[in-house]
Amino acid sequence: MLEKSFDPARETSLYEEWENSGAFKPSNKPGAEAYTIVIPPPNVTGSLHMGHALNDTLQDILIRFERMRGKSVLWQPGTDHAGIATQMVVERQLMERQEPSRRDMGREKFVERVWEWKAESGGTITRQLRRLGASCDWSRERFTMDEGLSAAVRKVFVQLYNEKLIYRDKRLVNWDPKLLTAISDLEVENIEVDGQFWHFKYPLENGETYEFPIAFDEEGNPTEWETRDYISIATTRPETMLGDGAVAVHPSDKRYAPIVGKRCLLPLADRYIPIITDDYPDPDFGSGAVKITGAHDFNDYEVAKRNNIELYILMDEHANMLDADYIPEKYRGMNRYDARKAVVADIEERGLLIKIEDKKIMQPFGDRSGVVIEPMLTDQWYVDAETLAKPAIEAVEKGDTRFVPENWTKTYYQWMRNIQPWCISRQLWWGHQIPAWYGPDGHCFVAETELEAMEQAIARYTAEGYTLEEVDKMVRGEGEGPLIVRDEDVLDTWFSSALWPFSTLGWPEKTPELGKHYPTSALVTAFDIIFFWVARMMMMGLHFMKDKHGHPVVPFKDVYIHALVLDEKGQKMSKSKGNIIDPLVLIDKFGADALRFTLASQAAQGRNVRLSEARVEGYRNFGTKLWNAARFCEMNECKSDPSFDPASAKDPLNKWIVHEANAAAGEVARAIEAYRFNDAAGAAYKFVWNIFCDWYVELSKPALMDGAPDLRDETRKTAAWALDHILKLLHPFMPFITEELWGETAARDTRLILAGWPAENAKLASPDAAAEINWVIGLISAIRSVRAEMNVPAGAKIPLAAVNLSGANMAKLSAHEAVIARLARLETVAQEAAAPKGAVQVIHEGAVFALPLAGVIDIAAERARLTKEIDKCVKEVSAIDKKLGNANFVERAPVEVVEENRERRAEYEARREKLMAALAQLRDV
RNA sequence: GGGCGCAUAGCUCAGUGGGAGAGCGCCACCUUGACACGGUGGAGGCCGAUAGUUCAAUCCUAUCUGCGCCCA
Repeated sequence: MLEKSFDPARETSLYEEWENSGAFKPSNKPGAEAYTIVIPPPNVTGSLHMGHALNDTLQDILIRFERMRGKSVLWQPGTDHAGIATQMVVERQLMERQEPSRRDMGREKFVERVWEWKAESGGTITRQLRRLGASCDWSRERFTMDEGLSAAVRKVFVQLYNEKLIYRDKRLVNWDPKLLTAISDLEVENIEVDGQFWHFKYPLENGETYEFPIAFDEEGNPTEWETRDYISIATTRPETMLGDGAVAVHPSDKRYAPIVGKRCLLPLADRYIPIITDDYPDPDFGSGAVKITGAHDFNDYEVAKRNNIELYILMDEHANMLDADYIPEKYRGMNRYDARKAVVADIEERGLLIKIEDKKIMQPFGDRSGVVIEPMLTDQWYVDAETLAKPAIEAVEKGDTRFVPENWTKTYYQWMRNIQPWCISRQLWWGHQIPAWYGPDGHCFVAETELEAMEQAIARYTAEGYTLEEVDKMVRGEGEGPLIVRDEDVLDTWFSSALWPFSTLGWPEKTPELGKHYPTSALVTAFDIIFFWVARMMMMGLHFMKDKHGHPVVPFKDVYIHALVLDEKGQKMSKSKGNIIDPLVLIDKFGADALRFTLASQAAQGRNVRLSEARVEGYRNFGTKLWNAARFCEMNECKSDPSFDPASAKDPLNKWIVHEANAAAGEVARAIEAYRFNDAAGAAYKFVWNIFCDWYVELSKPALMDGAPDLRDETRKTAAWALDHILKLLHPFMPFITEELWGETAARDTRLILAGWPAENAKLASPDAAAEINWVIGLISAIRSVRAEMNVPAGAKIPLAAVNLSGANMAKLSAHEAVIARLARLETVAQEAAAPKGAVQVIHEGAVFALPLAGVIDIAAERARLTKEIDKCVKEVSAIDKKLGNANFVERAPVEVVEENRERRAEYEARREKLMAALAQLRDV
């Protein structure tokens, strides 16, 4: 006997049974189509948050569904090494334990420590994924720093370098002065903060003056001028003025025309800088004149490059002012904020401060460090993203890769068409060290191994005229030092993640898995990493993976973009807001199945998911409902019989549930195929609760308890079959409870996880039986409704009289008399030629039934009920009449629509007449 | 400034060119032999505003209002 409800504590052991049985591995059955998803690798330092819970639930639904459909399924799991995050975690740990710092212990030791940390603590999220029920093939788990994946990284780097798609360049980068590394545009968060706008005077050289308009008439023509011997500039970052190389104005700006080409004094720095024109300054913004600090601002950098303006690097890696001859001594060594105060004070002292405005400004922050990012001119490695983006754009245009919902293609295109060079070097120790070595003359040798780089170097320097002996000396460290020195930097974590769809399958080796599982079937991810990850996987996949004809192959056919999970108020969950809902807390409280079902049922395309605990609780209740339906089957000896053919059922009720189950299976499958997870969950939910539990279980009771042996036997088998069918339909959504019931209700050949999906089958459809049972259900509902409205006590049994029923209806009524009487709480069911006096009448699909409630009946209430219903009919009829009265409608609308309206009108009209008769009859009482 | 999206029941959200839906909440009744994590019945909506297309608009188009996100 089943317990009263499912014990979620069973989830862990069910999961272990699956995993140990090998159910998560691809079946590799001959002829089985491959179905593949690579997991978006979570950060190795991470723990499961609600976004993962949604992401992985949806993937698991697809995976379990396709596995049941017989495909050879691989869900490839793993984690990424998260360069900055992991390095920070370990550094913090060193500090807390008062151990030597990263720099004190040195690179090699530190990296060892990180590996130790990873071995101890890196498995958190994969354990949590197991709690969620994720059926990944853990035997194939990968990590971006694994040897195989690292080999892939080296190979990709070297090839792209040789193809000139990776290069070293001195450009402005986003520099994080706390973490002391470059970061990519995507790792910078621009946040609006309260700031100031300082207006300074830059005096003109040689005391030059010009007339500057200060008042205008209605048409915008100047009416008043003042004589100025300076140019007014405004800045949000005064400390950078020390590095100005020019002042720029728009070429069309007439106000400054007289001084363009002349020079002004850069105060404090005491240099003269040119006044130039460029399209960048906006004449309507501020004074229209912009200081150009090419080495510390991205826009200024472009202007400086266009106009050959000198760049002055002001700060060191900590964003402290440099010890440079173009910086006045007093500022050297100051941090950027102290320098700002000093500059402003000094400008003011010289009488050059015009005003200070309070202003909202956008400021760039490092998403890991939280400090203000400093644009810095440094040497870094770049990927030529523009070139790689072209095929990636085409692949989506051609439809080789499809975004679902389709709208996201726009976001993808917009990003890809405006893509900037991708800065891939990071000044960190944890990550893939760049396979580049430098010779004594600074020449760069890029190779997969140090040995190869050395060979290149030897070849080069011997060719340059060094003797072998000299080169040999250098190699051995005598003479001029080691021949080549490796680049210290590591690669952006996303560089290795970009290879994930093929590196995890064994590339560059030609493994069988690579042949079977690339391209992957679907990628499931949130929109916030379209840029970080999807775009880059597309670029790398297309560049490195070719079919037998040499054509590029996309890494995935479908990209399903799901929403973010918000709290119930629609706020993004964040630590600072304190509104984080921990999925594991919900799993502990309600079970993983309830959380999964909640997420799936809310995962409508294009909508964010607002998670509330009440909803999770509701789906926990749904699980219990299912559990109790199984318990009912068990109590009534409904045993699953593998030889039972549902198409052979004779009884209309059994035919009906087979029909409905079959239709539900079709609906669920179609919805999952279309990534409409909410529809799939909804269809399953409706079938289980509103059809099987609410009606089939109730309607089958007479047959199960007092039915003739044949009928009872068929009903038992059908009920068991329907329950099995339900377990299969629900398994992708609620794997634990369904697997448990599957095992508890019968001896099985296979676990549910590997059971066959019930494909929709035309042989199981029975529209006639469906119509018959739906008629019965409608009648019961109509009687119940009237009873409740007439305040008939719920327990009271009352007689029912069918009034002048047609033969077909009579047949249905007598066939199902037992259930109708049971569920509508009837004492007797009789046939009458006319409604007894004083009876309440129920009109069901044109048939009239009477409940003789003489004595009990509240005439006024009944009159009100009938009147209300009549009103409704009248309204409907007149609305339809309006349509049918419109010649245009009858002429132009499709015939079916016109016909349908005529039928509906007739039905309402007939119903109205019967209700009127019932009302008239009340007067005689 | 550019892009994307949203506005439907008290709340959270589905949905469709032709009869307004779900879950939760609410109200009333019910210890009916699977289940009170339950059952039965019910109330509740000018489908954001305006204009247009159409025989027909909650749905398509445009504008507006309000809100959200991404990018500059």
